[in-house]
Amino acid sequence: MKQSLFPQHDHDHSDCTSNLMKFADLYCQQAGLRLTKLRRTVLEKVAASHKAIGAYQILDNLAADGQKLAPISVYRSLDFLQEAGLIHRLESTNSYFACQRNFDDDLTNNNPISLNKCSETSPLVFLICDNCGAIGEVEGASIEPLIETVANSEKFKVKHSQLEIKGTCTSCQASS
Amino acid sequence: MKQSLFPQHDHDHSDCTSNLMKFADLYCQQAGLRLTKLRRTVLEKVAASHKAIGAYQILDNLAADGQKLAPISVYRSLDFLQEAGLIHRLESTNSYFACQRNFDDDLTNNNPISLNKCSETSPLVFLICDNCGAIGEVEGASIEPLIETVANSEKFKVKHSQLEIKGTCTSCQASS
DNA sequence: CTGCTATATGAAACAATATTACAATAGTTG
DNA sequence: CAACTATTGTAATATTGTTTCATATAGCAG
Repeated sequence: MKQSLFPQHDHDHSDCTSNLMKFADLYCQQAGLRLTKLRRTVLEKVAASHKAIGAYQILDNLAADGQKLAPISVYRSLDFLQEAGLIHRLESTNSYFACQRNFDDDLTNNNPISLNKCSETSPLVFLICDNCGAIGEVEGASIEPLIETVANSEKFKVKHSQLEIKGTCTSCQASS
Repeated sequence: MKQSLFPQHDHDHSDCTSNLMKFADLYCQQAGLRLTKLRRTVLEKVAASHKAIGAYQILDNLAADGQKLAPISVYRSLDFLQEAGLIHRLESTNSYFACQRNFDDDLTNNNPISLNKCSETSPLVFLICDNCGAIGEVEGASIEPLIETVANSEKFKVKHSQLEIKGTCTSCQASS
């Protein structure tokens, strides 16, 4: 059963985070990646909402928890998490959000963890609500052929692509 | 006759700039926009190559010409030019490049200037060479239906979208 | 277990990018 | 010209990200 991409503003977010963290643990274990304490904490902060969060917000957030870090520590964790495909970076706002697409099926169906679904090999497509800040990540496969067509016509060799779509999400349209 | 999106590295760029500046002058006049001396100078700097240029590069560049400005002056001009659709901003690299699409047909065919072709109403699509830095801007209309489909399925109301495709351009593939 | 090595984190300074707030000037309109 | 709006100047400051070098810790070979 398919979840809505943009959950209600008042939904119970604890399921989202716990599923995500569960997946992250399993995934890193299987992939031989080290989800250290720091990296895990940073991921928790990023996954704390469906909005994108800035590096310095994470920093402040951790400081409030008593964990005072240098910016570089956060950036290093973010780099790791992004590399692992667990989070994405919104280029237009210099901020980060958790990838939800990895585990939506897997965990509920008790499927084996499929590694790196959101890998760099297929286009990243994000719907960004400029009202509430929520991000919805969309399957990029559908635009891939189109990108290939465009690229081929210019003999351009594609390595990576990211599509950021800004507008208003369902929840915000409803509550306006 | 269609120009290549990625001209040879050693092409004569003076045609590119002079066409672009000619268009900018006509366009702003017709649209009632004031292409002031400063804005025009900034546009010349941006249009000086097919690569994207950073705000502080422009600043340094102008300083070298004897014109010492504060960052804000450059940013204000960039904002104006972007608003006018004469330049675009690469989100992934915090840099700016000139829109070539406006005048490729118009000037050569002696057509009347068509205002604001690259307006925010249709998706922006850029091919970005990570070797030489050249940018090729592509007609975004072809991906528009796809974006609409995705958005509609989530009841998301689209305002603006930008697709940044990274890879290697023709010229760089040839010379490697 | 011991030491070796690779990986990860800490700490401080700094670089790059962008904005705020307010004053001065230029251009436009009545 | 007077009043008004748009543009630019000036200075300070905010935000985002990196370099460099030192220290610690995990994983592994002997």
